[in-house]
Amino acid sequence: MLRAMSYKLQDLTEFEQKILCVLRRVPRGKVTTYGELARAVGRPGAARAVGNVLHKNPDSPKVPCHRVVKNDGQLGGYAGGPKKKISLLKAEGVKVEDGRVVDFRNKFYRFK
DNA sequence: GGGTTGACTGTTC
DNA sequence: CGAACAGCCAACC
Repeated sequence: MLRAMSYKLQDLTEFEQKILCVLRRVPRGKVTTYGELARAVGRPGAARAVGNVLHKNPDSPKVPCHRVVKNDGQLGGYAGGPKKKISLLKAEGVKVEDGRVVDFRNKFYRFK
């Protein structure tokens, strides 16, 4: 039963660790969704939990939380504020319009 | 230790 | 297209 409990060593659950790890692989200039992350870690439908994780997660340079948007292309949220998120995304070449990622399906990064 | 909340999503009406 | 519902996982009270 310790197999799934060893995560306590870093304050992060396996769920969170996987999410951060996967999110870390998202190339610059692309975005992914909460649902895709959830599915990538083996918990499809746990998009809400993913959002919760990112919300409490410190903005690490290795963990670009700003590249995570809604499945619909909407920005979603950001601990630093939506403006900051937009700024970062635009700086990477991702166009954002009216709180929504332009041509987001094209920028969408799907894990396989 | 149980109930509520939240950076969500897909289905159904 | 918009509103309602039900799942999901961790944090909070």
